[in-house]
Amino acid sequence: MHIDVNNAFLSWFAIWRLKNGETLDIREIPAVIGGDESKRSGIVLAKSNLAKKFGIVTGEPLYQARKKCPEIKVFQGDFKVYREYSNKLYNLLSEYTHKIERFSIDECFLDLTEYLMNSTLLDKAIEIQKRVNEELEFTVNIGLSSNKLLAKMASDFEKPNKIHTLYPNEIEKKMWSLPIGELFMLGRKTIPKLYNMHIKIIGDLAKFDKNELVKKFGKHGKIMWEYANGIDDSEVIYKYEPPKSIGNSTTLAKDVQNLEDLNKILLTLAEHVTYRLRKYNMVAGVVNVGLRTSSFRDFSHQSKLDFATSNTKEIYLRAKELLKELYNGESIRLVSLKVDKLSDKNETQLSLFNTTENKKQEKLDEALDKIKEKYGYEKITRAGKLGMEKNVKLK
DNA sequence: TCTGGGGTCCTAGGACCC
DNA sequence: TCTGGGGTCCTAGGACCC
Repeated sequence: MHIDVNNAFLSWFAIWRLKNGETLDIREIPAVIGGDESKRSGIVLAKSNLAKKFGIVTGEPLYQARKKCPEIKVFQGDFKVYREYSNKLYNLLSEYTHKIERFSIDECFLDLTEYLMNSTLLDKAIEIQKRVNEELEFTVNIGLSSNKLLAKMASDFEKPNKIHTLYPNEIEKKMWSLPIGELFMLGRKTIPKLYNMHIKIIGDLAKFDKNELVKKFGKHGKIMWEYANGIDDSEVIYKYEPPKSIGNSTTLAKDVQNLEDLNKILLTLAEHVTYRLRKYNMVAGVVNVGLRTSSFRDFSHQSKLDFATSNTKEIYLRAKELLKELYNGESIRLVSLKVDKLSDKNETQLSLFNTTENKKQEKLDEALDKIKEKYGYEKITRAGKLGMEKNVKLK
């Protein structure tokens, strides 16, 4: 079973508003949840069904959405609210099975094979949908099948508040007639290439020679052919999986064109990334710095650390080196910092030279983390980045 | 006031080893 | 007789997802 919240960010924000005294239900008007245009993050994150009728799509700039519908109302939403409703859904679903995979903030897979016969899967779906409607006050689409891919494709059929099945014997009738862009894992780069090969609907792809696809697209070719044929043997991942990488990036309110300012932004990012890393009790083996120019070209450099660490200063210093070799004086729109090759701190060989300096740095991180937890993340920071905060926004 | 932010996975090429 | 064949590790870039 795949469960997908309809217009998740917008629905959840609508309910939260109503609960907090607002009278207008933004699900009933042309409305979108969007970023902040003054911070140059003005894109559509979610849309109401009425906004959808104007042709507004997720990911497009707000100014473009306004062209399609001048009376559109834009709300900024609140990530904490999304997290809260996402958890409510998860808790409700947990009453049915512990085999739940949180695929994203608004999507879950449930493995119910051990809990019921196929004949009653639909009954379970009907019950879950009804309970979500009544107890949580939003709607979901539910897809049912014998594997994750087909269940996910099914939940994407007609919306909102619908239950669909897509069993193997229904693939030809329900899936093969859809345009290839509807198939999971076919994105904007691959679709035009397939079109050039006269592959336009999923059925075309399913009947195409598999070996030729592998020759042209490698591993991705194999996957797209299997998906088009409804083949997927992946498991529902319900056990805790630690993150493989942690990163933060920020689009700057204004382009920046000097290294000193970029360094300060990097320090802000380093504090945040390593703070999150330490909360997982993990250490990182690789540091990666990325830049996006004002002309939307992306560059990145990464390098391996001699010893895995979660120390803010160590990671910042390495990031600074990477930035220095990366930066060529262009005007920069976005800065990102990512740590990779993560491992559990208790199971990792840390620096052999556990110097006084290292110990001092670790104590400093611990102390700052405690203050942040007790009084709020913003209450303490490093002097090195003063004067730049207004250009950098982090949650 | 034009185009977010957080991720995972794959590929290609180069360095280096025997 | 100019330069094999196998492998690992590292980095840069890109595709895709929500």
